[in-house]
Amino acid sequence: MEKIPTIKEIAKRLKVSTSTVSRALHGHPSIGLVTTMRVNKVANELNYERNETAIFFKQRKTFTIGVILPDFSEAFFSSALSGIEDYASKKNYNVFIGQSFENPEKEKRILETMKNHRLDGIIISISKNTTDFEVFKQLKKYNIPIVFFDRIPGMEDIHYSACNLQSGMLQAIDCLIEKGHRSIGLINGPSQLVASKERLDAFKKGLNDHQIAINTELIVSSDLSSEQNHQATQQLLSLAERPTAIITFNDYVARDAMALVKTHNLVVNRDISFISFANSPIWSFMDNSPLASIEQFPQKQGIKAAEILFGLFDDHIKEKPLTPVFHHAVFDSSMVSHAVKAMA
Amino acid sequence: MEKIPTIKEIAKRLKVSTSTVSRALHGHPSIGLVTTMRVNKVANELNYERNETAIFFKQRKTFTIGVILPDFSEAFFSSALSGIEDYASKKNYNVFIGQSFENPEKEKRILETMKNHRLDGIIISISKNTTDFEVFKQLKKYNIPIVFFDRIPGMEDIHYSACNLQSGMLQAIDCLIEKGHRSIGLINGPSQLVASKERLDAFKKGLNDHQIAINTELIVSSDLSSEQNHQATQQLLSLAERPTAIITFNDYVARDAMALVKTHNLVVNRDISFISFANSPIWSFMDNSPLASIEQFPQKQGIKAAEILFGLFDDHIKEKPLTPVFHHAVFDSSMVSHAVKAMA
DNA sequence: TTGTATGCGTTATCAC
DNA sequence: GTGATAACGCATACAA
Repeated sequence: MEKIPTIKEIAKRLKVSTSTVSRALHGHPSIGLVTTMRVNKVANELNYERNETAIFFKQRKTFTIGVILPDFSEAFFSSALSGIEDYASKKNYNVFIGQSFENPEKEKRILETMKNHRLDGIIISISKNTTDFEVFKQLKKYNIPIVFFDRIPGMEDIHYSACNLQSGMLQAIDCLIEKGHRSIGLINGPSQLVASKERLDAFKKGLNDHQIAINTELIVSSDLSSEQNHQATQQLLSLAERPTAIITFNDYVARDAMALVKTHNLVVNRDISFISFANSPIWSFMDNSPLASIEQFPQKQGIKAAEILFGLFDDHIKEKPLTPVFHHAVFDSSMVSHAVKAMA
Repeated sequence: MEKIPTIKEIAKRLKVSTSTVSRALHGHPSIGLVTTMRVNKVANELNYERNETAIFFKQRKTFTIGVILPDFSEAFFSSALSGIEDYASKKNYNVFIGQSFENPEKEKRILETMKNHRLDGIIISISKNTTDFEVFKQLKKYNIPIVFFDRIPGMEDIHYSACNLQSGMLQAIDCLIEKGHRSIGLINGPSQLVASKERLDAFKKGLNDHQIAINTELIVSSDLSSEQNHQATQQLLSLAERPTAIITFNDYVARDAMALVKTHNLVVNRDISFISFANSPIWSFMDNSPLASIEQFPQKQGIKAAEILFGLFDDHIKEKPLTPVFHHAVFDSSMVSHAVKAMA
């Protein structure tokens, strides 16, 4: 194992001081052209590479952000991560990652590690079960800015980038109404989830906007397991006034619901139309997809979170405002029709 | 902004030396119980958190690995990343990430950054276009072990975890033959890709094993664009001896091919059966999926790469063997039938 | 234009 | 048991 070259080594060989080397390497104007060139030459010969760990330590700046998401293997989060990494890398920042797997304990451990690493900032989509927000406040002490992404804690004074589910839901209902549907079902997620409440509220508003009375029988929910997805669907199918369209909590619910519908010898999107909130990027290629998906644009959301975070870094360079500003970005979800297929 | 507490601060408050504090914080046996407790108490009060950047710098160990993949938004890579992160986090290691987007220049820049950060190890799936392997050798100088994942460079003396495409291809052909197919087409990727050659070789071997003569007309290729996917499919459909089954380079090719087949009023998996190499996790839920997918188990592969890498860390602690050992893990790809659907 | 000296926070090696 | 001090690699304020 060869010894890793340092500026000391370069200085020794050139019989100059380490400060000269350091400055030359940075192209500092005060260093003579000849010296600068000689330094660079030796640096090249030795294959010198700056030791970032030393620099971080000294500069109290890591040029690294942390990204904590529940699960990278979910398409929603992985495309967000991809967007964030790309943005950060363009700003010459590095990205540290962690998966909470919806476990608040693990989430907390990751946050603490990131704090100890003195990361410059953090983007996080909190776990479904996170109720203790103390950790987030701790980060402020360490002056580590945090931007929440998609899943926002119930806290004041935070930065976030999120998605407004209402717009997509309203579009979906508009679309269904226009196609003549008057009896629209909703298969929602567990009621304790904020995400469920948002969908429900938007659903009701959508119907109200069209002066359609809300029939509570048409609103069912599931814990998102396949069993309950099937059960919930069955509930709707068993109604005297069977819905002619169903909006589902997400694609997995749609998949199960559509499968069950078929066992009743009904044709999806003819006898019963489906619209789901999007998780999977692949529907648009399929024949037996829902009529449409409500997209939440994870990549855009992620990039926006990164923008906000890097904006804070810039703020920091400028003078601090007396009253801190909190940045919020809310994207409108949007219904994307799958009617037009790749080949059609 | 409050000042971040250090061991110095603790030492000052307690009027002891920093070494005592450091030792106490680590539960060093030589420090008296009382002192240890007093130190811990003050540390808690001050909300002291160790500064990892200082420790990394001093210890010349970062407890961080780097993962470089072409694109996290691809399901294949994101599930690999998820597996790797999970494994690393269980070993109390951190994960640094980078996306090459198939760009060798960017890949090189990322590798250099990681080297400068003195990461403890790197897992990489090289870009399709990487031809210069010099960078990888450089890392050896810095004693940073590298494990290649799925996409392996043509180099000697490397560690890698990969997938053997042959096994899945043979299974697929076995399966088709058993179902009575004798005329099997292959829509392959661009010939310069190693991945294409592997598929082709396995394809030929599969047919040979069944004493089926290879009809070169049944082997077509595409640059993986939708246009060429359609063209390639059209070529097969136009043959006098039209294939009754087609194996495709990947799911996207399958999607396009299946779409085109339908425009000829042929029924997928009845008139022409499809089997594809898997990218998308969602086929298994769909009706109009290929008959089967050939799975490459990205998560398993990723975890194996991590296992190899962490094994090297352990090796390093033990004495070094005189002749270095290179670790290879090759998973067998496997055909997974989609015949049985979620509800069926 | 260059050199000297100092310090970032921590741990390790000596001392006592 | 505890303390003083050096060292890690680098950048910079200050001197010259």
